[in-house]
Amino acid sequence: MEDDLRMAAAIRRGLQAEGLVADVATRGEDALWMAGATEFDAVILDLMLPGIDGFETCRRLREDGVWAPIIMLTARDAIEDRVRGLDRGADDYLVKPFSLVELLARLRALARRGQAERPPMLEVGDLRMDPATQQVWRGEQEIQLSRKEFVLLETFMRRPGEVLSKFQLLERAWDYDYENRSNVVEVYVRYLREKVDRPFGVKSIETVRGAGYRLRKDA
Amino acid sequence: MEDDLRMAAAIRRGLQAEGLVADVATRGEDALWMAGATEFDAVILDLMLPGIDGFETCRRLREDGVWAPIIMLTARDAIEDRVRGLDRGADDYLVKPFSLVELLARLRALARRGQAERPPMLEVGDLRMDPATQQVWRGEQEIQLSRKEFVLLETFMRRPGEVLSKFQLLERAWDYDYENRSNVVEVYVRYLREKVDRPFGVKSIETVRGAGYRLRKDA
DNA sequence: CCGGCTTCTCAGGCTCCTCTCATCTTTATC
DNA sequence: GATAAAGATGAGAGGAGCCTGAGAAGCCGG
Repeated sequence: MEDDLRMAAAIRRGLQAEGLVADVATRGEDALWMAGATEFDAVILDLMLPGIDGFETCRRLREDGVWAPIIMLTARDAIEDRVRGLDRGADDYLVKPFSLVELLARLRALARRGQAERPPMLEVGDLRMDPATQQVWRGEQEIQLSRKEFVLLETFMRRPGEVLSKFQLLERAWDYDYENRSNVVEVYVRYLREKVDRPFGVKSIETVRGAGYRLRKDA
Repeated sequence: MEDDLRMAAAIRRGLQAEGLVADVATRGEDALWMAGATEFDAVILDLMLPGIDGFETCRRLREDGVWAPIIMLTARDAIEDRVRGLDRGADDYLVKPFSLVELLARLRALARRGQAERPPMLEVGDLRMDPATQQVWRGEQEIQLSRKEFVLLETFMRRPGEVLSKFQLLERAWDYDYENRSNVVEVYVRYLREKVDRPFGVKSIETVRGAGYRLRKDA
């Protein structure tokens, strides 16, 4: 049970990483209700659902006119389960444990939908950032940033032109209750300038004395 | 043997009654030859074939570009057989004795899923991969990879340029509930680099410290 | 049943990141 | 121009994150 929830979460994350969206139902009845309410592209069905069991859920889904592909997840050696499942209208099955690649491959085959949408690029003036690939460019030139530097720059680029206080920056990029007397932000702003501005002879990260910092809109 | 022939005949009659046509091969070699000569919608493969054995036959069929669904028949209720079979490209398997209804149900399910298309080649820069035959090349040079190495590289090649966290890689290429505290990913990334990069003097698999790894788009 | 290959673990080493601290520079205010 | 506050900078300690080599365990084919 614990385990199943972990698995559901893992699958969900996996799908999200693929640019797909997933809803999770922990009980057969919920699954039926959800399927009735929304149109899904595919259904992944764990046979061990409490309440109405997986087979019955599958049968009823079909009965309710859900024609999306259904993939069933079965425990290790319950072989007969598969026949029952296939006969009740499932399209495929996976034996646990399985890897996400496997599941995704089967989903692709079944749902054959367009490839994943990627999180959009951030652009501020000359600066471009791809949050998905953790890459940053100024013009054509790629810039290598450390993790913290990247997160800090992302914070700026999501609020171009706005003044961000050191406290705001701390909250967002460090998510930590830092003591006020630390000067990490100042230090990291400096690192950023060193990599993002100086080599290009620009000054896109401005200091607003007494208030914080600001990334120029025309960075 | 006697028995197997009787079974083959029975299956054939059963399929005919369903309006389907079947050819029977009694030896692995014959099966390969027939599959090469004609295009089948599905293959039912008895593991106990004389001559080349069932597993090998299955592997060769896939290698020869036969993409029809393959159902294996096995006398043994051994899990390892199933795994071996699926590893070699079978789509499903049945334990003898089984009922014709059962066999037909699975055939229907497989046919419905209509997976008879060959998975496309993956290409990233200089790297090419055929997910179906488990082959990988860099330029003209073929590269030998173990199963895990292959799955890992496939994961990278399906998301070129993107940073994949170790966690993502674990979830995708290993079992969904693999322990997190292991450093398998690091080790396998190293193995991959050893085979895919080093001999060619390139660095296509990049470490993104604190985030994961990335396969360069221009690998 | 043996030998090779694959998978995975573990411990130690190394690199680079993160953050602190002390000091220097700039800016505002008198 | 003197003084204080705010910010910038350099240097470096410590540690997290990653790499590597060795080897145990399991599987497979001969």
